Amino acid sequence: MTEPTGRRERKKAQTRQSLADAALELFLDRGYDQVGVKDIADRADVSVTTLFKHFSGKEALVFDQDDDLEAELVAAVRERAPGQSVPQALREHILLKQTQLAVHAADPRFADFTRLVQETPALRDYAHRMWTRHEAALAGAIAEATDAPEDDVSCAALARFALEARSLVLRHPEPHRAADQVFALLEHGWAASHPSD
Amino acid sequence: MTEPTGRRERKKAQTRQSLADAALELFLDRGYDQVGVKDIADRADVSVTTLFKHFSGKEALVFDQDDDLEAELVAAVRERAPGQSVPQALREHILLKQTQLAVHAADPRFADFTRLVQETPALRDYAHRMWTRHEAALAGAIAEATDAPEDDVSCAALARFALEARSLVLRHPEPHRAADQVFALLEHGWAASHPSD
DNA sequence: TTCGAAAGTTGAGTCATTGCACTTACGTGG
DNA sequence: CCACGTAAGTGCAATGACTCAACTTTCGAA
Repeated sequence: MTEPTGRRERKKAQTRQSLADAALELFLDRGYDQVGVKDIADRADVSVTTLFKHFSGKEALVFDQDDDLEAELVAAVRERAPGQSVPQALREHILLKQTQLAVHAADPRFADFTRLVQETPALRDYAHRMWTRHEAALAGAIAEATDAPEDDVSCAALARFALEARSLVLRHPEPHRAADQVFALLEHGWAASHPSD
Repeated sequence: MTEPTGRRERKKAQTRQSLADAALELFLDRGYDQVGVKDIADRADVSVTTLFKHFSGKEALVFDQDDDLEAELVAAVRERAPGQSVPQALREHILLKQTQLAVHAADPRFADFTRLVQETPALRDYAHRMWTRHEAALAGAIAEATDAPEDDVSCAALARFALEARSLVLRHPEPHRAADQVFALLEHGWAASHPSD
């Protein structure tokens, strides 16, 4: 009664996938702005209306539904190794995600996809929004982990900064080294007021 | 041959001002999304095309041209009081700007305007983009002020975080106190690797 | 005074996105 | 196994932001 796919849901998923594939294909080929949603719908052989039933907008066509992203972020803080500081846990989690994505890089398309996103303002902004939308949840997790009040400003700041760190690190030629530096800043700043967390 | 206003430039400025006034008026009255650019153009008695000759988009209608914002930011770092750290200088500069804006608050409309911006996603995002666009320049200034390489990651991080701090601080009921906490984090983190800057 | 260029206009057109009134085809309860 | 509710998909029209390609008007500087 739960997942074992009915034909209906299979078709739905398939249509969705066709759209995503068509979009990526066309974007990589001609560039985001040179592709209309009509072109994408045509290539996936559905109507434009249908396209918008599956995706909330043009930008969403090339991003996965990241439903558990927030949960993982919160878990990284809550279930960090004993003795590990919150900033360190976040640094690792972000680098981990980065590496996991890098695995997908087996696909030669992935490098192109990344470049596309970075070079297209609409996509760059969208990705950034999708990522930073978890700030409140992360701030809450940090507050909880350190017995701070729910709305503590330092926690909100650490959350914001850690999330912002991602794009800072990604655009650097040596992400790992960059992450060390950026999080060192947060680490020391945080340690000054939170001795042992 | 330079500034002493010709009639031409006066008219241009006047048209621009009419548009900005009309836009603010209508936005405050009906809300951003309930106003079309046509409505604004009509009220200012110009064509829609003319509106877009003066402003790059609908959101730009309610923001000043902030050409010297970047220069002031850089100056705040470069000409900070002797012995003052970079993060401290930035904290003061941001709070100062905040206060300067508060002066304008003589106008009872200003509070409404601020609320409008914060409550309208399109405007909030636009304002944020306009503010964070100076990240590279600020990072450069910080690097210069601390004899770090032009593209040092820590400098970029401090620049990014300081700029992000603004919205963090503004949404807090006690901005001054919030700024103290947020910049304390940056201060300590920065001091750990930059002893005396 | 004349002439080029800037300010403005009109009107048509593109593009993303939404709403509405359909048809089609699953899947489930009887 | 079949009828019926409902979710998937369609076509079309509309809106709203923005652009483009001719114009016309009006300064201002040589």
